[in-house]
Amino acid sequence: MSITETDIEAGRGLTVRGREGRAIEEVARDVFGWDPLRPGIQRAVADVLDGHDVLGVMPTGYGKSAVYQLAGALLPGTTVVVSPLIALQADQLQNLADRDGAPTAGLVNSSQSRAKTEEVWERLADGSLGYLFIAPEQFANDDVVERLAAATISLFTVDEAHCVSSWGHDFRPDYLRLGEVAERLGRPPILALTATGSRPVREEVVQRLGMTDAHVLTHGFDRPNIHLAVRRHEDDHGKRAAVLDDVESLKKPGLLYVATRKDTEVYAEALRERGVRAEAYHAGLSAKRRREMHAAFHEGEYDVVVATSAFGMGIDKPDIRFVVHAAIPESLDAYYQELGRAGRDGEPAAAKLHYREEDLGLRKFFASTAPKRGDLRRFHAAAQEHAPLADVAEAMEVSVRRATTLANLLADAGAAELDGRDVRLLEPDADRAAEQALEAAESRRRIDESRLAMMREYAETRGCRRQAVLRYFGDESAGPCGNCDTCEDGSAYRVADEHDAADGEDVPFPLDSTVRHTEWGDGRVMSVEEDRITVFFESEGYRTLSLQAVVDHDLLVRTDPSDAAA
DNA sequence: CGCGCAATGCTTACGCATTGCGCGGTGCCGTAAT
Repeated sequence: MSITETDIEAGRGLTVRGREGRAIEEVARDVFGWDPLRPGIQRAVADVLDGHDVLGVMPTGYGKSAVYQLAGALLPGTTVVVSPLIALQADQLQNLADRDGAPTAGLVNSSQSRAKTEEVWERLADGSLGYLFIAPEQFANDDVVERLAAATISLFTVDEAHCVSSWGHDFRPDYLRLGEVAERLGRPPILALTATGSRPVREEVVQRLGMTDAHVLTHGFDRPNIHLAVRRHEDDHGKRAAVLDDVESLKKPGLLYVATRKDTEVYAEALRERGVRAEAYHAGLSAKRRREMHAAFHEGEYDVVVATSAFGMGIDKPDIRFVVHAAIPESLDAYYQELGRAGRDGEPAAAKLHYREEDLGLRKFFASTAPKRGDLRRFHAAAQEHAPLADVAEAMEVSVRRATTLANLLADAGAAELDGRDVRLLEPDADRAAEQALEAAESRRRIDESRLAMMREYAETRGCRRQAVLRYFGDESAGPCGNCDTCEDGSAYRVADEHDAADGEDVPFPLDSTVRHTEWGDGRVMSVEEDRITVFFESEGYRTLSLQAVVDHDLLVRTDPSDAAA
């Protein structure tokens, strides 16, 4: 696995010359009406046309979808687009249907009649289907994979690819199986697209999808028009009052993110009492209601949507003026994605986090889902040596989804492998297999916890918030931004001055270098400050190390492949 | 992990503290009932 990263904003190596470049521009202009294309889009299309795997990390509204749309129009056969939400699939389908001259598109999901789905399969088989939108769960059905494998699949696209990392481990385990699915479909080039992804997330996506020789095109993460602020609270009542005051006074429309469904109702009601047109949104609402709310919000009928994390994907309203959080999210990845929904029009917007230490408890609860040793043993017994996953699930009397999660864990631990929908045990001893899987789960838990710790660090930092975020996403940042609370109260500049003292000195472990820790194993340097570095370890997650301690105790060695080669 | 609620405990009135318990987020899919 090799990864080549290109910064789209730097603008080098993006123009595609010659016939291929002209062909892409022509289709973009004549079929889709895009002229010129945004930087990086043409490069990404050319790369997949040349048979490379591409991960595109570009902000929402940038036009990421253009990559698979153009590639699909230029390639023979069918472009498969894995998309997480049925609502999103419907939007994507509609986008293509609105383009005269674009290849035809279809979708396969449970919301569609069997007859309609059968018609899509026929179009796939006779080669007339340009795009197929599908959710990862569909591939659990062998029939689906076989029909696709029998057709010509020229491109395997994973949209919202960060879901691989954020949902694959427990919530939607089929996300971890996509790499294998691509293999079974004849291994066409893989195109992964997302608006967000810190370095570890990008690497995990590339690794899990089995993208070899991946070209990673990233767009800078900075959103300078969004003001960043955190307010810390001791007690819950004070926090609630402050959240309401904030939301009431901020320029509308806006989003208020809360941690529970109940709180969406509580806050929405309290806001309405203050004359704010607020509505509660969460996954417990009917699909119809959710659709209506999306439309109504888009039309400007609400001042504020009070939502759980269910609200967001597919939202591309340009004039959202604030995103307030009444509780801390699980990671800076999640937080930045949510706050990034503000100010897409480039006009000033506000992102404010109301933080209480106690709120971390709920996040820890959500994160801790270690499997039971007994379940792993029973899985081992049911799988014999080699059995279809569906049979194992039946024998264990658990859902296929649950069995898939256990299988993923055993596979991560090296105790099993998945071959299509079959599981094959590699560790013959049930106790040892369970032990290894539990260690893998424990590693997962440590990583999740470390991501929460980074979120907490953001909330508690006295340095510039934007610098903290950009460091996390691997963007180089200049000094303090001047558009966050810590810059305004001066503390960011004091912290920055302390750090400046270290400038010019040789850094023993530079940004992005790979290292090995005596205890924590392999990792990569995520950020370097004057007296400490933050490393992401493959099995531990984020760890911040004092440089002094590292030097004194010889804790780290560099393991860069470039060093070995030189 | 922390919160809210209900039941219990200590106390010596109908009041307050302690303890125990349940609950908490994201979406596919397929099948059943209307």
